[in-house]
Amino acid sequence: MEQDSQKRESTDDRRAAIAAAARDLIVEKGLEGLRTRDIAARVGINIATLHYHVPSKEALIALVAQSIKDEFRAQGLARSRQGKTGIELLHMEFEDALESQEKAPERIAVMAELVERARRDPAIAAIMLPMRAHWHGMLAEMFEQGAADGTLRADIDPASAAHIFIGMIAGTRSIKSNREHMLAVFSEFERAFTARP
Amino acid sequence: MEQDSQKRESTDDRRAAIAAAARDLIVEKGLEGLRTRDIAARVGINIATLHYHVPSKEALIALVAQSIKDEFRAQGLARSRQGKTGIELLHMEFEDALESQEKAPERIAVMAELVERARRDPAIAAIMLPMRAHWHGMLAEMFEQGAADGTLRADIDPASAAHIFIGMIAGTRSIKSNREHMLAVFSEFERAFTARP
DNA sequence: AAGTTCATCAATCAAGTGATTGATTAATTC
DNA sequence: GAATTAATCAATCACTTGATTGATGAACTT
Repeated sequence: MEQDSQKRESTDDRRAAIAAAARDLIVEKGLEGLRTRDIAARVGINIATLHYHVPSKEALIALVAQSIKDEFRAQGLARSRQGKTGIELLHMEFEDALESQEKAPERIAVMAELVERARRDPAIAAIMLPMRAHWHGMLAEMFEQGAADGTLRADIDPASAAHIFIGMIAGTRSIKSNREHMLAVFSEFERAFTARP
Repeated sequence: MEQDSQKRESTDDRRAAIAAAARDLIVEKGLEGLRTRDIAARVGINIATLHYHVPSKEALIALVAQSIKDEFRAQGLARSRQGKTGIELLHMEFEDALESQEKAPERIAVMAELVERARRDPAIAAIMLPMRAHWHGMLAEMFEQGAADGTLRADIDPASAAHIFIGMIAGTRSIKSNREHMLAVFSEFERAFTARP
């Protein structure tokens, strides 16, 4: 049962609220414009209370990174990849990307900022790089599967195709990214990588 | 003739030196870690002198953006696109990308940061977005040309293919980006978009 | 009920951080 | 060569920002 009117929140709830507020603010101001005071204000707590739940700004950013990673993991596990052909798996990836863009559009934006930051911050790198590597690996397997089952081009280099796919997804975030535009780009990608007679 | 030992530099030279130092520091520390004092120290001048040549940090970042834009423009004009087939133009783009990666690897990194920043800073957006739009337009023309002359797939959607190309280039910057890796990705892109019998 | 822990905040600190001021010296102009 | 302009710096301001301190009341434990 929910206790909406309780005055004290549990640390877990507070940390979740802090992470959510931080993510919104990263989208608005970027990582370089992220301020602990702003986060506390958005959650509705004092700065000292924020530091009580999250000891440092570094830990705060790591918390955000972890929350992103957890959500991607959850999305990856939500659908079974078992017994699917390469082209079916590719379509599932398209659906995942569209869903992310519509239900949590800030997630991709925040991830992009964190990946950028990972190049200088080992703590963030430790969270984000394995995540990206895992995604890349899953995609490469998908392309390999498709080449083997005849639904994708036989001469595919799985690792390179995965690289191009990730670039495409990262690119959809920038500038314009409505549904129609994404669908057109996905169609082109499909024409480029599926087997043709 | 060069005057290496002169004590006073012209504003043009100083601004160029400031832009170069700022770019190096952006690569090292990111835009969020960029400090005017650090730039001044790297150039070897006082902070006040830096502000004499570049009035504000905002103007400084705009200067960096402009320097990037100018270099891209110069690279674009360096080779004639006239009378080339689609596939030849594509190969020229690959060469440009490789050259950028080898001769000015920080340029792409800085551009990525500025594109990110452009989403919140109208002054940067005014410089970066037209640049990106121009590149996208040139690429789309290239794919259209290739579809027409039969060297690229006939069913290409030029705008979407250009989007995928840009994503691929932006992606090569992240994580590992040695020459062999880039060549493998380019080969895959070529297989995906060239006409096949 | 007393003691302990949890969660919170007002006030403050110390280290930055972009920018300015006022003065100084080299170069240019007339 | 005197006046003016360009380029430079030491010192400092006003403000920001992550973090800490010490205190307070609520919730739990015994």
